[in-house]
Amino acid sequence: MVKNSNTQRTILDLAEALLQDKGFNGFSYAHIAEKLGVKNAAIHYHFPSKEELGCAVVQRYRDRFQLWINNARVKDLSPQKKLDWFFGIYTTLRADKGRVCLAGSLETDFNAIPDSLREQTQSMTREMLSWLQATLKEGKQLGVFQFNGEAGAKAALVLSSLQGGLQIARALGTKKFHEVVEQNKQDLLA
Amino acid sequence: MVKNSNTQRTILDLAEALLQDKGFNGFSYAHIAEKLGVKNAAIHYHFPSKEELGCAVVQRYRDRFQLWINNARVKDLSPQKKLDWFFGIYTTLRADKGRVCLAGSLETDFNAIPDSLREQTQSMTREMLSWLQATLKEGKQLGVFQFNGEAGAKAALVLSSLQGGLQIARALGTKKFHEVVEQNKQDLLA
DNA sequence: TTGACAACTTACTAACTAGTAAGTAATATA
DNA sequence: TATATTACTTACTAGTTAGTAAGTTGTCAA
Repeated sequence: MVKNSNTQRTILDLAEALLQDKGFNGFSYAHIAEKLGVKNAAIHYHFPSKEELGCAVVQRYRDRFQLWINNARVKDLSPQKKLDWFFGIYTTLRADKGRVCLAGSLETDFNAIPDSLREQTQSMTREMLSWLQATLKEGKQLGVFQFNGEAGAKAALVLSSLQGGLQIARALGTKKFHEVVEQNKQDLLA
Repeated sequence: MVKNSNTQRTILDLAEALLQDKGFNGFSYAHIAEKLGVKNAAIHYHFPSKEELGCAVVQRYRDRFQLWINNARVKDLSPQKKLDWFFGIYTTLRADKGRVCLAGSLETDFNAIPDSLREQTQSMTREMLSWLQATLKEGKQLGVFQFNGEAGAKAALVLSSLQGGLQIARALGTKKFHEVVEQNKQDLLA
C-alpha cells in the first residue's frame, strides 16, 4: 500500500500535541485516529500500546534535544544566546495553541502513567536540567550571568518557572508567561 | 441514618488528594467510593457531577486561602515570614506523598476539564498571584526584598517556580524542590 | 505472475467511565 | 406513632477506553 510513508511520524506529532494539550489521560487512540483520518486499529499497528506510544514521543523529544545542543548552531553560541534559544522553545510552545511542556504534562500525571513512561520522563528532565546547569555555570564563569548559590539550584529554579509559567498562562494569559521569562533574564543580569 | 455526618467533607478531601495525585482525568468516582467504603452512587448523591465536585474542591481551597491571608496569624507577619508561610504550603504538599498544587494540576489538564472548573482555576490562580504580588511589593518597600522590575512579574516567577518545582520533584526527587525554594529566597535577598 | 509483506479496515471484547432511577433503612420531627 | 427526610444501596445504562483477531488491498521483489 504505502499510502503515507510518514504515518508513524504524523502519529508521533499528533500524540505529542495531544499530550501537551490534554495530558496522558486526556487523549485516546480514537482522537489520534480521527485527526489522521484512519481507524484506531491503525494506530495500534504502529504503536501496539499507549505506553509504547508515550515512550516513543518522549524518546524522540530527547533525541531532538540532544541533537540541538550538540549541534554547532547551539553549541557555539554565547551563554546568553543559548539561554535565549532555550526560552524560545517555551515561547514557541505557548504560541502554538498554548501547549505546555512535555515534562510538565507527564510529571503532573506522574502517578497515573506507566512505569516505563515515568523513566523516560525522568531522563528527559534530567537531561534538560543538566544542560541548563552547564549553561548557567558557563555564563557565571564568563561574568555574563550573576546569581548566588549553585548553578544546579538556579537551573532548577529557571526550569521550574518556565514549566509552571506555561501552565499559569493557560489561566491568566500569555502576558504572565512573558513576565516569567523577562524576570528570569533580569534576575540573571542584575 | 447519619452514619457519617462529614462524608461530604471526606469526599472533598479525597477528591483534592486525587486531583493532586493523578489529575482530573486520572481519577474516577469509583476511586473515591472505594477509599470511602461506599458505592459510587453515594458520591453522586453528594456531588451530582464530577464538574460540580471539582468546582467544590477548588472553591473550598479558595475559601481556605482567603481565610488564612485575612487572619491575623498571617496578615500581621513580616513579609519574610509571610513568604515562608507561603513556601510552607508547597513544602507540605511535597512531603504529603508528593502531591502537586491544585493550580498546576488543573492548568495542565486545562483543555480537558469543564468550563466552570476552568473559571474556578482562573480565580484561584489570580487570587494567589495577587496576594504574592502584594507581599513582594510590601517587602521591597520595607527594603527586606530586593529585585528588579515589577512585583507582578516577580510574583509570576516565584509562583511558577513553586508549581513547576513540585512537578520536577516527582521526576528528580525532593531535593530539587528544596533547591527551587532556597534559590528563590536567595534571589530575593541578594 | 506469484507470493510475501506493509499498511491498513472491519468487527469485536472486556473493562471502565459518569450518571440515573428506584428502593431501603435509620433518624428527626410533628 | 406517623411521616418526612437524609444518606445511602442495588441495579442499571450509554458511551468511551485500550487492545485484539482476522480479513483486505496495494506494492514490490523474485
